[in-house]
Amino acid sequence: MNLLLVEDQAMVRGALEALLNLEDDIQVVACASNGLVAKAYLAEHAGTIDVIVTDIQMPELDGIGLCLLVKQQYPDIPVVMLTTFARAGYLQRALDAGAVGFLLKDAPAERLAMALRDVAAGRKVIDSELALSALGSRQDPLTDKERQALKLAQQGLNTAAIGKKMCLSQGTVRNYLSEAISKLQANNRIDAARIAAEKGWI
Amino acid sequence: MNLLLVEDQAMVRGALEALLNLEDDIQVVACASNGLVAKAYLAEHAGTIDVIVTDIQMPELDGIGLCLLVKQQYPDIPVVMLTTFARAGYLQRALDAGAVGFLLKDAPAERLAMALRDVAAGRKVIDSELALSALGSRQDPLTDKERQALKLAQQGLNTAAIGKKMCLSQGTVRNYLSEAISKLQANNRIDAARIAAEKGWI
DNA sequence: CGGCACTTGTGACAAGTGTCATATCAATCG
DNA sequence: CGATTGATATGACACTTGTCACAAGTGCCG
Repeated sequence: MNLLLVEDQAMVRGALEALLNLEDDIQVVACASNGLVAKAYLAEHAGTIDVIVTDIQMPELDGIGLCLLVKQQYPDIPVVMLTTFARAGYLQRALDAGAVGFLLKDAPAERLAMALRDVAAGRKVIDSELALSALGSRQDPLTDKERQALKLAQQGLNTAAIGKKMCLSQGTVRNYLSEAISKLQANNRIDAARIAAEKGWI
Repeated sequence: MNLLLVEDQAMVRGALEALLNLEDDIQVVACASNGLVAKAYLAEHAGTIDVIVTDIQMPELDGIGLCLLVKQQYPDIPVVMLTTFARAGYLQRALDAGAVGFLLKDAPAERLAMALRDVAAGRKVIDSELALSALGSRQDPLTDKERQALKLAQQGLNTAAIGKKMCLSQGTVRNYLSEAISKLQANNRIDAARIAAEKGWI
């Protein structure tokens, strides 16, 4: 089984490579530090790759974006997501993007090789801990505008600055944030942003 | 060289173990998922450990706390910090705690083994990228109260709630936050909390 | 002792925020 | 066509936050 490993932290990338290469039936044939690098590699060598293992949070092009791209251009290559954070929103978006595997870095190292074998055999692999928590928590109730406004508020921008960035009036921004605060049952915009981030919604 | 590896994410822990065990002169003799587990192991087998490699952010007892404890109880065992985030405050605190090595997970995997050999030989190893950024950025200008108030503000608590938690009047809390905002040249409490977090100050 | 720094608190004011009712406009649907 | 819907905007109001000046209390140093 020939792998493309995509992970932005060099040390973790190298360590995972060493771990996976210990398995007789698994070979890491290429590594990439983000989605764009992976994309460039695939453009040349897509035929040599059986499975892609990718982190979600990465600079340039993240794991979700890479997955969408792979599904579109190389629909036969399965993508396994590997992430630090057990956020229901991530799982949702990864599955929507066509990922067939979803593992937490909290899971035991052995599970990664097992998951890859399952995926290569055509099965889907979802981290059970996360699947349970995803079932238990509600879906993302936010609209795109609300999400974007929250994200900017989280960075410390005030209503005026958010309005400028989003090409909206201050009043409209306040309406969006007020909606988001109420939907998330938060006390204020900071609280709302924190809650949304925790769920993986922003 | 016998290592104790402390890292909370199981998959990363397993992968680092595999990576390090590939080196002829390095042997991971024990792993721990947080500082408390490491402490318990050391209580039994401290004599068998030459170097400790530990993550900084961990539940229960973090890398800084573990380092302080090791320096106190087993002053001859060197501690190497390994962290995801290039924050000057972390480096500062790690060095204050007596760490003799400080590496980023962003660094190439080979550097870890090299660093361990340097440390075993009595040298200190500081990630150069981080050392530069630490020199470039100012020290933490916040008082304890300001730090604590910022941390609570970051969680979405309002002035009244922060006051309750800290046993202070609302006015005093506002004074602290106002001071912090001005010291960090932020626009508001959210911005200030974000800046402080980025530097590793809260 | 007097002076000094530090912590905590108050009051006042301006600016920003949260909520709500409502208006406008374009797009959509029956 | 009229009705409905969604996105955007406005204005009003109460509340929260940011800033500042200042005061009272504590502990410390010379």
